[in-house]
Amino acid sequence: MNIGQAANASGVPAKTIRYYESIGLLRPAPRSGGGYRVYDETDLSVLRFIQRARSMGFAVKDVSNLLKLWSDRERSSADVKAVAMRHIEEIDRKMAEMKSIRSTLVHLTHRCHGDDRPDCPIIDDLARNGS
Amino acid sequence: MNIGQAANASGVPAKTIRYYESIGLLRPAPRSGGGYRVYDETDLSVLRFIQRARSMGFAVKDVSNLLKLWSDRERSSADVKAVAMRHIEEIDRKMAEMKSIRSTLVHLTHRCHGDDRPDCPIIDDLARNGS
DNA sequence: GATGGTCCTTCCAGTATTGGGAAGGTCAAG
DNA sequence: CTTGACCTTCCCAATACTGGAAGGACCATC
Repeated sequence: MNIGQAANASGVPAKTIRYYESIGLLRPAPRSGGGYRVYDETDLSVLRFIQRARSMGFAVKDVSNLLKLWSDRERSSADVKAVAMRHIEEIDRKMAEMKSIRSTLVHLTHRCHGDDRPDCPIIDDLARNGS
Repeated sequence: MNIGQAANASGVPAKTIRYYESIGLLRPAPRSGGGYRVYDETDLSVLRFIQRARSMGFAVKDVSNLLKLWSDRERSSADVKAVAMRHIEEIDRKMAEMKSIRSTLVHLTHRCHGDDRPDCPIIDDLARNGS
């Protein structure tokens, strides 16, 4: 099948498939007589794997690791779990930061009238001198 | 003062100050005889404003808006509040996504032994066929 | 005045992950 | 044979910087 069919069947856009090939996440696809990339069911499985891992927020580098772990029948489940746990920690870190920012913003917006008058605690806070 | 001092006093790296100037977030700084950028207290206030807004996760484009709103004494507090509220919504969107991803990952990692055996629900889920 | 060290300058390139679009080749149908 | 859909490569845009190279400026010291 051509790249367009592979894209439709996997949910990974054709452009992104080419990009993944260019950075070495995917092996170069074999080409047809006319130079078109040709994919089979095995490639589709890989693309779907990648699509799912990316949709879970794994970075492409992590996906690369996960693909290697997937194809390694000898690897321990602990190796895979470690990748997932690191990702969870990363998510927790980001969520904590966002939560803190969010509460600051909510506090400020609650104190801001949001009417025609110019007085605004949000701007005042951003513009404050000192700490 | 030179860019280095401005960087130290504001918390915005010198390189980033130059970058902000290059994209038009900051007005081009006047230059000394030797071609060095020269900053004063007013510039410092602006840099600190930017630093705080960025640390609250506002995109550079939003910061640009906020700077304009800051310098506009006629603007209504509603305009500022709108920027902040949109940002809160964006944070909420991202947090919801992360939360959902997180719960999937936690679920999978709990079911993964994390030992020497290769059997691993995390990989199995990524590699599943169908839905 | 020469030297050294620290600061500054510009420019280029890279990070991560695509999306958009141009210019042109391939293929299947009518 | 033509049309249209699909494919190819290549370059540029976006976000928000960060690093480094090559070279100029400035200040203190020998």
